[in-house]
Amino acid sequence: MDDLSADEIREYRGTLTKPGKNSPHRDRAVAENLDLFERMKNGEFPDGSRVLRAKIDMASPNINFRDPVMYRILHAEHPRTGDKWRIYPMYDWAHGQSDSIEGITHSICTLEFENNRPLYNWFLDQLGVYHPKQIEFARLNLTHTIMSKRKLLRLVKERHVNGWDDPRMPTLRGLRRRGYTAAAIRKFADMIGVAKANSMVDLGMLEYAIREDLNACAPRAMGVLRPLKITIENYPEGMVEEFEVPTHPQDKENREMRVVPFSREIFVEQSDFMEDAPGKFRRLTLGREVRLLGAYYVTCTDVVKDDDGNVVELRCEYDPESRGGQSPDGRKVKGTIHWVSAQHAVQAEVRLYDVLFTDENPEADGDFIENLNPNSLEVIENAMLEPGLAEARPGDHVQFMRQGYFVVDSVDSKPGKPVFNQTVSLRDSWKKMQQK
RNA sequence: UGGGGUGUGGCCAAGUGGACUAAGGCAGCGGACUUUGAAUCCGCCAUUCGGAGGUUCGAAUCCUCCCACCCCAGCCA
Repeated sequence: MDDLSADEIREYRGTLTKPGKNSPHRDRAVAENLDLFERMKNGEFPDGSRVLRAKIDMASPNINFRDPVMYRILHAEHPRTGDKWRIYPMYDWAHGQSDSIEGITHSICTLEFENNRPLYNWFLDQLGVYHPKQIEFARLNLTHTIMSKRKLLRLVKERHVNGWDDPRMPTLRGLRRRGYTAAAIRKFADMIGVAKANSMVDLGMLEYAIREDLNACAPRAMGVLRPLKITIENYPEGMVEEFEVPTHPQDKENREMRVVPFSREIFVEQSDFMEDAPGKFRRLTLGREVRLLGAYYVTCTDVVKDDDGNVVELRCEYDPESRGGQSPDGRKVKGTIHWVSAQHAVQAEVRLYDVLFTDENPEADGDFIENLNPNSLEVIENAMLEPGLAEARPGDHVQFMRQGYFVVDSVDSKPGKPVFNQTVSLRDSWKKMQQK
């Protein structure tokens, strides 16, 4: 039993390079120790007034051996024992015993506990109980995020994110709400391995794992995130056609089809039109023919702008011969874009995500909060989706073709009114070309 | 500067004396294919294993010295 204050204990402990010195209470009689300990347990003493320490070696080069504290007084309500015990054990003292009681063979933990292993072993040896083996491995670090529970807690408490299950959080709950499947997380774990070297895994690996999994199973659909209206001037007014398109075009086994309506006015992606388009741009520009996925070839004939010069609408003409997306003359059309019939589109909220932190290593210097990416969440209120998507249920995965994988949010979706969270975008080699 | 760890390509990571002129994956770069600029496919991408010596017929693997980085001075875990 030691009556030294916390400050005194610190002083007596010495430093990394200087040995500590014995506490004046180190050689108290056993009977007195027993009595004091019992009374400490029963709550006779205030918090911090004394502690139980293991008598080991105040000069040990391993600071953990300089008479480590085993129990301290805490007048706290324990969830199981209530107020029966007013003392609580320290990690090093309790850890080995709980592992031993549970019959654990290998107690896996992170690198920072390497210094504690000798003490883990020492306590178990003194006790003479079943002795599990502690093995330390490096923790997982991912670029552009943090993994420390304490730091994650701060993100939650300071409301930088919307809770532990915020889709931007690297927590299991966050990942699941983001649309990460268990299989993808396991695949990722297999990919990165386990080792003792401190390392930082590129976020790209995680994204690869989820893309691979979702590519195989996610049904495809068309969704226009930032709509640009097109009027197909030579398409009969009031006419509606229904096209059958494959839901799993990449899957040779699964021939499932779905029906999407087509009409004179459609929405396409704003980014699929460019006024002064370079030759390599395979999408819409004045006079260039593109294929509307699964529907018709269409050529832009006119650009409508508002007073500020913003493009607000496109006029096009379609080739009736190209029904289904191919023409009898066999001419090639390089670009294929997704679309949604304006009168049939369902409006939905879509949330796009970017990395939580702009720096690869947010903890590198300064306060990691400073590195928060202000644009990690973008909410699109009025995305235009193909009508079938209205029936999507929470947890459903879908690929919005040419854009990315999305999952129906399990918290904010309402029946018939799904909210989509972006799981991960598709790879985008066009964007890469542009950046060069 | 006491003690404990780790160093293999941009990133992760096998390999612990001979089949290693170093596996695999991610990223990257070429190209093929394509009704998703996706996916798929094909090719390229460390003569060198933190550095320097040494042992050996033979070293990423053994020895010596050195260097870099991480962890430990909570009555936190």
